[in-house]
Amino acid sequence: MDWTKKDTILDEAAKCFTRFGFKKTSVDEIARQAGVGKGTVYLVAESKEDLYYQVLNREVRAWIAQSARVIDRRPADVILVDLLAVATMHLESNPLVMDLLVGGAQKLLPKWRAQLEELRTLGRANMVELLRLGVKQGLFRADLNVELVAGLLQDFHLATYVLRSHEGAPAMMAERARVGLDLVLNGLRVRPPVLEA
Amino acid sequence: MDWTKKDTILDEAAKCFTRFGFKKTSVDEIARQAGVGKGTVYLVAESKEDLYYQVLNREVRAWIAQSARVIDRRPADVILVDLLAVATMHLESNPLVMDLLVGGAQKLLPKWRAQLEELRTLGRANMVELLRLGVKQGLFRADLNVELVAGLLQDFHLATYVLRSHEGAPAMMAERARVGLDLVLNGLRVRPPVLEA
Amino acid sequence: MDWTKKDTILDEAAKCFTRFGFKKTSVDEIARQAGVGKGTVYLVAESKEDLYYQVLNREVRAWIAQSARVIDRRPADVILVDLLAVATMHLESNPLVMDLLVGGAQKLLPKWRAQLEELRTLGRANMVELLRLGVKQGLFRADLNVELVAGLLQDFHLATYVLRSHEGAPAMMAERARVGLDLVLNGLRVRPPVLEA
Amino acid sequence: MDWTKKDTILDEAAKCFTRFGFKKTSVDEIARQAGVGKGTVYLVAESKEDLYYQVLNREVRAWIAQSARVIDRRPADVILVDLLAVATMHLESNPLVMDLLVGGAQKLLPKWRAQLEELRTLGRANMVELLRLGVKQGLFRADLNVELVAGLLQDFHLATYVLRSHEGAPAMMAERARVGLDLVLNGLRVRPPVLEA
DNA sequence: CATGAATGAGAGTTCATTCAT
DNA sequence: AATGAATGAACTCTCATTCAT
Repeated sequence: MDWTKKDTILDEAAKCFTRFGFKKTSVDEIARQAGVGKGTVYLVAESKEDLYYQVLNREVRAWIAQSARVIDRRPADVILVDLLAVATMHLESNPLVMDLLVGGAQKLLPKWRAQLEELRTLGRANMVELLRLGVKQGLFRADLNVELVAGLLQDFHLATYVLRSHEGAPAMMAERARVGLDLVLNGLRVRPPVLEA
Repeated sequence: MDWTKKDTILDEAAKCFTRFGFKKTSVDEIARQAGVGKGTVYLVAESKEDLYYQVLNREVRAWIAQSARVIDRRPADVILVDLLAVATMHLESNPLVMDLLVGGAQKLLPKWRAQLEELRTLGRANMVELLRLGVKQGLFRADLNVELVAGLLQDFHLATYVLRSHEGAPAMMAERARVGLDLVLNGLRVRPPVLEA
Repeated sequence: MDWTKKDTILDEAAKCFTRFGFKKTSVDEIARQAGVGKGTVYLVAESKEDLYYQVLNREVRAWIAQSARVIDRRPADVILVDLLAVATMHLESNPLVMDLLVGGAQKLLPKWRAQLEELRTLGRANMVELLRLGVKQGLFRADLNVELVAGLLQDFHLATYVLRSHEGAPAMMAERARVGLDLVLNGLRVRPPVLEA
Repeated sequence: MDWTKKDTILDEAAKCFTRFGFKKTSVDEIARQAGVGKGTVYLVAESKEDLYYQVLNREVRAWIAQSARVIDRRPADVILVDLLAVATMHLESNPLVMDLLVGGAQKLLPKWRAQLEELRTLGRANMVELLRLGVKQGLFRADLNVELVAGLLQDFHLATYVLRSHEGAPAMMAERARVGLDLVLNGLRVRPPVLEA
């Protein structure tokens, strides 16, 4: 199987799944868009579900690769703002990853629970690394349960930025984003010795 | 149409939709589970989509009815804790309502956008009422945009309590809940006059 | 069973069958139009097919009753023109009878062949009577096989006036009618002693 | 799609439609008779209606092809007799074409009006050509509106030969045919200069 | 008599998957 | 390796008919 051909198929599959959803996307359509025979699709994936998983896998990895590029030697709280911004942009154009994080994919492919869980963990990897960095820099509380907090942040992020992105005026959404981010950052920082003395 | 029979059908439909999802549930299966003929299901609902909507409608109304019972004359911030707890319990056993709030139902029934939006609004009604109460009691900031904040709280709530409720140990989930609630309450309260002296 | 009610049901059945055809008319619709319960329809007729037959029966009898009124003591060839005119008008507003004569009903109700044949014979009765009258009056050839010619006339009539009544401009249809009638009448008349003098 | 297989499917569809009518023929039955899977039928036609149209198309074209063979350099009135005879034979074994010409197909497939009209025009093509030939040969009146008269002849023909072909003894039918043809031919011919001397 | 809720066989259509080429 | 014709199970929805009330 040619590398290019496999990529083309997965690309077109991703487009179709994104546009029409899993059920309403037919293997026929994917094959037609990719310019290959229907049988060829089955050389790439053993089933339509497998195909969906492979697409998801690719998209998650692309997502974390892109996100990883904003992690550098700057202060972790500064990076965090960037990371969330990049993640948001990516999610907005990748509803499939969104679906994975929000649980939609789970309902669709109940038999792939373990693999999907793995992908979700992968999606948190950058956040985990960043939190560790922040702790090492003395910016974040040393007692953070980084795995747990990474998940919380991801979910807050989903809730604040993306979950309702289709409703309401842009201005209202911006307000949501501002408030949400504020809450999140305040919860993370090392508490300055509160006055007192 | 007998009340009992209609209820039975909707009950069984709810079970099937919950277990297998919308697409993988067949009308045949629902009829069999309800112990009626296939045609009888179509006396209750005009289409499978209508059936799904009716199930959702019932569940959302049951949810808000149950939630409404915790709203009394206590302080709003105290009630809020109860409200979120009750809502959480209900959502955990009603993935369909969960799906509605998280957007999954929208993808499934694009033609029912208006009705689904109405249901979501309904689902926020208690929260809106509670926020107004809190403002009146002088506990919450008077400048709150109650509609918007109710939505934000609902989404935070989903994110913190429910979105990942299937993963992790109970202890971890409890920790998530504690942290999330803390964040949320701190954002709502009237700020005590800082520093003063 | 009340006479009026039965009539109402058959009337409404006739309207429905005319508008939508046999297959696309549902017993439900007929019952609704007649303002009775569905079960009541089954007190009038044993099946939907039976219902169709009864409707046809009534319409054919109404048709011949109306046609019979033009037969009087005038010359048979004069009456014939009237008879065809009346028949045409009736057929144009009674597609069901039309269907019976043209054979559509046969395909629909293969098991009712004998009864339908009887109805068709009934539909020719006036023509037969008129031809006999014409012969007696010395206007039509004495050697006419009246049964056969009545059938031929009826079919010519269908062909000329009605079969294609939905196509073409009115002017063209009128021309068809004129030519057709001319042919028919010339074929019937006693041949005047040709030339001779 | 194999030629043979497509032909087989259309052949069997034609048989089924002929035997049971459009509505009472199921796609399942056609597939079974043709010895293919149900899905294969949908590779040949996009819908059951499309299938019916294709069957009709084939039959009409076969009909005109066969009829066209009798048109040669003989006098047009002689050919006409042959043409009608051939057409009759074909129609008697092809009730579907019969249905098309008599209007039954129209009721069945209201959405295919244009295509059916085209087929009917096709079915008249030979007659039109023959009338033109007759005019050119000086046998038929020069002022004939060939299109209109072709339609009239076709309808007369249907009425005389075919419409009632299922009733009555063969002898009676033959008599019908003889009389009808006589009428028709007499209407077409150039009138001999009457009396002249 | 009259009703209409209930039925379930049967319809047309789709599409993931297979396999001979 | 690559194809796409062929498949048939599974789907939603209709409606003539029945029968308990």
